Amino acid sequence: MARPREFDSEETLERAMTLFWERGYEATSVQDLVERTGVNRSSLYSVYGDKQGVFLAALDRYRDRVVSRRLCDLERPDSALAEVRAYFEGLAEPGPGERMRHGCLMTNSAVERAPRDALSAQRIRAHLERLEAAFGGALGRARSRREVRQDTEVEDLARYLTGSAQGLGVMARAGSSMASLSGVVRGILATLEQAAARPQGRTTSAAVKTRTGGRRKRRA
Amino acid sequence: MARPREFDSEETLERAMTLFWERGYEATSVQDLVERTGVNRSSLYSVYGDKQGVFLAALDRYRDRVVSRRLCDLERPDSALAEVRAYFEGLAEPGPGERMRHGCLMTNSAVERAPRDALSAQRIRAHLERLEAAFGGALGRARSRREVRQDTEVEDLARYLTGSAQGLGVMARAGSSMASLSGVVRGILATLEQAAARPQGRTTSAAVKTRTGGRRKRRA
DNA sequence: CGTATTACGGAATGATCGTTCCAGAATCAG
DNA sequence: CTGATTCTGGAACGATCATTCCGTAATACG
Repeated sequence: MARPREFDSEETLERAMTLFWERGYEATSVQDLVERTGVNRSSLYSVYGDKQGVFLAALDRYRDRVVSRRLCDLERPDSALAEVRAYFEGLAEPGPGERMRHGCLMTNSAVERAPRDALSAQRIRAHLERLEAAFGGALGRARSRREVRQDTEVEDLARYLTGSAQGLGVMARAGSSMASLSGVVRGILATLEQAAARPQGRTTSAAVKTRTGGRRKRRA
Repeated sequence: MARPREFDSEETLERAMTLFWERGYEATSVQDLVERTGVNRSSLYSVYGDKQGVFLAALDRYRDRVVSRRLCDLERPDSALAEVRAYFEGLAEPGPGERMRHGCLMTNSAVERAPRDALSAQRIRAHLERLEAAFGGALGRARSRREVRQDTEVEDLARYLTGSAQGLGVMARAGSSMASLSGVVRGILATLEQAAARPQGRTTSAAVKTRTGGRRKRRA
C-alpha cells in the first residue's frame, strides 16, 4: 500500500546476530547495529521495537539457523552414539568463517543476559533443555541398541554433555587455541566412550564380542 | 604524612568484586561501584586508576580468595582422585550466601571481557591453566597410586574437567536449579569414575576387587 | 494524476556513561 | 599552632547511550 522496505530483513538479522555474537549485548550499541546492518535507526526501532527486541530476534535466528543446523543430525529420531560423537567433533572444527572463535551466542547470553533479562533467560533455558533432550534421546537409543552399557545413567550423561558443551563455548571465547579445544573435545569423547562402553569390551580377557556384535568404536 | 584513608581497601575490593560478579563488567557503572562500596569516585580513581583497574583488582581478589580457597585441597602436593571428587561436589553445594547463583567470576569474565580486554584475558588464561594443572596433578598422582587405570589419558581428562567446570558456571548463571546442577556434577563424577575405574571393576563376573583393594565409588 | 500510507534520513532528546577537577576537610611534621 | 600533604565530597566535563520525532522520499491505490 505504501513505500516498501529497502533492506532485507534476513540480511539485517544475520548481521545483527553476528555483531551480538562477537561483542555481546552491552558492548554493542544501537549505533553499532545501524552501521553494521546499514539499516537506519528509525527502521530498526519500527521493526524490532527496541534494542532488546533486536537482540531477541537475533537470538531466535541463532537458534533457528546456527543451533538447528548443528543439532540436525543429533535430533533425528534414529540418532544414537555416533551422532553424539559427531556433534562434539563438529564443535572442534574451524567451521565457516572462524565464527567459533566467538564461542556460542547462547552460552555467551546465558552468562551476560540471563541474569538481567527474563525473556533471554527463558530462551536460554529452553535451549539448554533442548540440548539435554537431544543428548538424552540419542543416548537412550544408544542404550537400547546396546551401543553403551545397559546400566548407563542416560539422564546424568545427557546433563553432563550439555554442561560440557557450554564449557567448550567458554574456552573458545577465552581464546583457547584450536588444539586446546580439540583436546577438550577429545577428553569429553574419550570419557564418554569409556563410561559408556560395555565393560567386557576393554578387558584383555577372551570374553570379547559377546552379545550383539555391534560396533563399539568408530575411531581406530 | 597527611590525611589517612577513611575506607578499608579490603572491604572495598570485596564489595566491588561481588558487584562485578553479580552484574558483569559492562552492566556495572562507576556510580554503582561508588554506591556499593561507599567509597567516593575520586578515591576510587586515585587508587585504581580507572574502571578497568577496579575490575582487574577485583578479579585478582577473586583469584586469591574465592578460587584459591576452592582449589586449596586440590592443589596440595598429595591430592588425588578424592580431591577431584570433592572439588566438584563442593561446586554443587549452596555455599555461603548463595554466591554460586551468579556463576563463577572467572567464567563470566572469560565470556564478557576476555575478547575485549587483553589484561583480563591474560588472567583468565592463567586461571584456566591453573585449573588444568591442578586436575592434571591430582589425576597423575591418582594414576601413580593406581586409583585409576594405568592407561588413563591424564591430560585429556584434566582438560575435560576444566571445561566441565566452566560449563557448570554457565548453567548456574543461566538459572539452573540446584538439583539440575547436582545432576550435572553427578554426571561429571560418574563419567570420570567410570572412565578412570579399572576395567575389571564393574563387570558382573566374580573377578572383582583384584589388585589394590582401593575404593571405587563413594556414593552408593 | 493525486493522495493516503509507509519507510527513510538525520537531527534532537534527556539520561547516563567514564573521567577530571577543585575547594574544603583532615591529618602529619615541625 | 603553622604549613605541607593527602583524602574527600560533589560539581562539572564531553562523549555516548537508547530512544523519539519529524520533514521528506517513495510507493500503491483510486
